[in-house]
Amino acid sequence: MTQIRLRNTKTRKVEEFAPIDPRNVRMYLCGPTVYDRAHLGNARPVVVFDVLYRLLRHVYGADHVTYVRNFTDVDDKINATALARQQAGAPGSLEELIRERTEETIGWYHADMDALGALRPNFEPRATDFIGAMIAMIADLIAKGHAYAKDGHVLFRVRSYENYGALSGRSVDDMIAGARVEVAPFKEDPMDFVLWKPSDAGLPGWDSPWGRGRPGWHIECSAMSYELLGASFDIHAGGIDLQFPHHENEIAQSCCAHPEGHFANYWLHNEMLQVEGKKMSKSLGNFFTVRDLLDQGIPGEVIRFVFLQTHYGKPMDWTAEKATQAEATLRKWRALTDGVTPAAQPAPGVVAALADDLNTAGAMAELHALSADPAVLKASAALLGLLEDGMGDWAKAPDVDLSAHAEALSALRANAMETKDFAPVDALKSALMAAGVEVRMSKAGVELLPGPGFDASRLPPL
RNA sequence: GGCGGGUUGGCGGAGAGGUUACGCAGCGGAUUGCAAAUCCGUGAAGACCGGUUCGAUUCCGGUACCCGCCUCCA
Repeated sequence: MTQIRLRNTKTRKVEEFAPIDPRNVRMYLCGPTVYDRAHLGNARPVVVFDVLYRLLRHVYGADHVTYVRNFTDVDDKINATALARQQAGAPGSLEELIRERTEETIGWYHADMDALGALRPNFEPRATDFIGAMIAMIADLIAKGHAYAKDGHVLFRVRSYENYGALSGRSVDDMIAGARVEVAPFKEDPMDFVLWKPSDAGLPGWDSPWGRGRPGWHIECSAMSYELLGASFDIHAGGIDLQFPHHENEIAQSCCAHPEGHFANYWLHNEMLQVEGKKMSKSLGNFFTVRDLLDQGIPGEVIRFVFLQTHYGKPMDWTAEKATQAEATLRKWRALTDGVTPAAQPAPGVVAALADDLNTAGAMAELHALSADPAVLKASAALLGLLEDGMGDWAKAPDVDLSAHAEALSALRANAMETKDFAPVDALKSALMAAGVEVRMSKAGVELLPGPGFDASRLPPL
């Protein structure tokens, strides 16, 4: 069996992956807060850990991996959108408008991630479906002395968990010295974070022992991972920006609530995405969503290819140049593997590269060496979610009949061979190329193929 | 201020303490009426300064620069 090795943020070392139960390898990825379209950065962990999911399925069997990715549908930005719609005259209660908004956003998310070739996880729990589990966990934390209620809030007592800061390499005292923590009158300690907060009439809320309110940010992942994967599971993944405080807080909550377990054994974090060398931000004007790129005609498979060219642990720079190159390579591979039945097994070199801490860039280099064997190329690319049937329509040549043009060109060329005047041939060739037609002339004859920029309306008249 | 990541040839981007990464672009050749496509070949690197070593781009230390997190943004 292939030995997978993964860099574990918890130990900062590359470790051999040993699942708790090889018949049920369990992985949790922090999913989106569904307040709007997913931006390009949101897509990176989805694609990266989709490759991990595919690798785990390959090694342990497709039925022996459980992949959970949550939807956080409790959020003040969602509330704000719902409120704005209500004030603009939209019918329905605030709760209904919130549900409407999150349904809409989840639909977009699915469509966009599907376009990137990401497999759907086995479970996609919504926070609002697990409020009861969160309340139970919070009550348990209070009972065990790790949390306290004050003024309608419930806070986690950070000082009660001695390992707090271990994942991110910080000490509580250092963080206080940083003085960026929110000080509030209901906190025992400035580091304590909110498990539950009160909701007024204009906000969604659920009844709880501490009054009507809503959960804080971190508790939903702890509650849902416990419900679906148990007190101990294998892999917990997400963007590096979540390492602190989100994942640190998840660990504190989960380990204090379930001291019998050890939460996630392996923590994987992907580095951030940049755009043309700079952080993607609205103020720099380089902020865009996955849908923006798809609408510009950049295929999801091309986006995926660009992502996987960079190792997940390094910052990944999105550039238009990379997209262009990726598209050219994919076109070449698509042409090579079109209609080919994939081999039964992927190339060992590709599996080995992926098993080495998801070295997707190395795996792609291996793919380049497989152009002589399209069946193996296709089977190997599938581990990366590339060259799969159903995702390649963008690369298919338009179905047009250029035979009349080909005959015309062929006749002109035959004539030119006699007269040695090639000007008419070149004129027609230029016109065809201007319409996006690829012109191939050999001694065997003339071949016309619609190229990437093919435009039938610009074809020269016969 | 605290914590973390990075710096490889024109561009992108890996592995390995000593032997060609790979892709794109470039250059040379085959092929072509000329091209395109394809095939063959080829030059080019390891931020800077020290250390360890027979030998370092690869290990260790330092410097510079870049980036991220510490603000419910993956």
